[in-house]
Amino acid sequence: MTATRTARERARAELTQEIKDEARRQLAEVGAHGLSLRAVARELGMVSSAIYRYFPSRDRLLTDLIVDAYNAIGEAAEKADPGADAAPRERWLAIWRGTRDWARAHPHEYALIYGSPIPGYAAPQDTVVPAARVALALVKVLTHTELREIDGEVAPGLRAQAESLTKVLGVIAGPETTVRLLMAWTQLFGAISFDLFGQYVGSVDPADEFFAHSAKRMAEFVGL
Amino acid sequence: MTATRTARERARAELTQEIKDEARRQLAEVGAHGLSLRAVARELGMVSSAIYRYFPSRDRLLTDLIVDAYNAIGEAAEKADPGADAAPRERWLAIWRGTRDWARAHPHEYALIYGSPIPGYAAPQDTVVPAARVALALVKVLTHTELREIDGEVAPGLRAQAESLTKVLGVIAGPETTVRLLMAWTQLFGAISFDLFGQYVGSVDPADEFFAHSAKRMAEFVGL
DNA sequence: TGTACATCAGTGAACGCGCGTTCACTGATGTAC
DNA sequence: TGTACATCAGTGAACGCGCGTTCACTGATGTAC
Repeated sequence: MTATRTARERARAELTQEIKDEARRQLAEVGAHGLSLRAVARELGMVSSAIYRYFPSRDRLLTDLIVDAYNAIGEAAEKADPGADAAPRERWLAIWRGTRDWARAHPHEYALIYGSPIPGYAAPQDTVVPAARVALALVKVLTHTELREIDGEVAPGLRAQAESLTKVLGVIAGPETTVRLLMAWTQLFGAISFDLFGQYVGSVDPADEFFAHSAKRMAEFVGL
Repeated sequence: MTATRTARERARAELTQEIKDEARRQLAEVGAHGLSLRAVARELGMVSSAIYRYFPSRDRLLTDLIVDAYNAIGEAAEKADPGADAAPRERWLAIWRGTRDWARAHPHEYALIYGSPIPGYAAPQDTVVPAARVALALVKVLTHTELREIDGEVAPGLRAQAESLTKVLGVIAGPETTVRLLMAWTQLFGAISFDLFGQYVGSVDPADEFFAHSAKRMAEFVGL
């Protein structure tokens, strides 16, 4: 019967979620490396081997957390975007803000995806698409928007990389603009990481105004 | 006798160094969290407890490695600088290159200092001064240099942070320029991190030309 | 609707492992007279 | 220069701990007829 069968499946889905939630909670305390299946199981009141009904290995749980984190920060960026009706400048700034806000609310999940790679752990393919969502949200602001044309010498190899990117993304922009967009993307996450990882202590800590300033300057920088 | 006493001290200094070297080697394989005193001792052919004659704890060894890494990348930046005789633009680019080259040659030591913070580990004060060396090398290029004046609205809180920074650094520059310098510094490490941590795969990987381009654009950006 | 069978969730014990740190000790190196 | 003592490096055993993963099992939930 579909109804009862769904019951079991629903229980399964719920527990899978609970395991991930608890794992995230522990991530915040002990970091990715310290994540322990046994501790997660203990906290959920189950025996450690039971976890293996839901995740075939610790690595697989980690992968799921990583994919979830990419999707969560991507969704935060997308939801922050006020949409095509708003001024492109406003959209850009809102997306920067939304991305940072998520990162500050979930520092350990952020570190999981934008911090040092976990040694011995190889990111599987599942990671690629979710990882691009924030960048795509920014790109979306630029498409169908009158951009200030920017000239600039671009080395041949870089020009080729930029042109193949514009094809994939569907942005109509010169190579210099595309490269600047990548720089802006780098700046966005560079600033968030420096903030979260404590590098601004002693200079622009708290970094709220610095971050807002950076968002504005990078908007100008890409011709927005 | 000073001579013989020095012998014992020299042996001590040498072994301390060997322990750190071996620890660095293991860092590259297993990451900061996986660093094990027992493994280090094993590799050096000594019993694990012997390490405690040289480092009072694992954390202390980690701290020393972190300080060493900051100093090493700082020194790399300083050595890359061709000095006051060269054109400021050239100096700036050389420092960017030198910093990235070191990072690429020592990715795990880089991750140790610019990656996710290690949970449960609190960076002690010893870390502050070495951590500033790369930034100071860049600042040094700007002092005694004719900078293009840049205007720009700077929010009050940020302006205050910028002004207190200029005092510490001894740069004569308006707040907008100081803030831009911080953005450039962020861009430098943001780009290195994205490169080393694999975020450019699929866009500007290899990132050599992109990095060189960024260095140039950020030089212009700060008015150099 | 009722029964026989198959699927799945969760148990509990076990395997084999490595870790940081402490401690009482031996023996070598350095110091003072 | 020679001897008595103090300092230090390194040993080896032990403490107490937690980990990921496997496996044979019990009992509950779902399926087919």
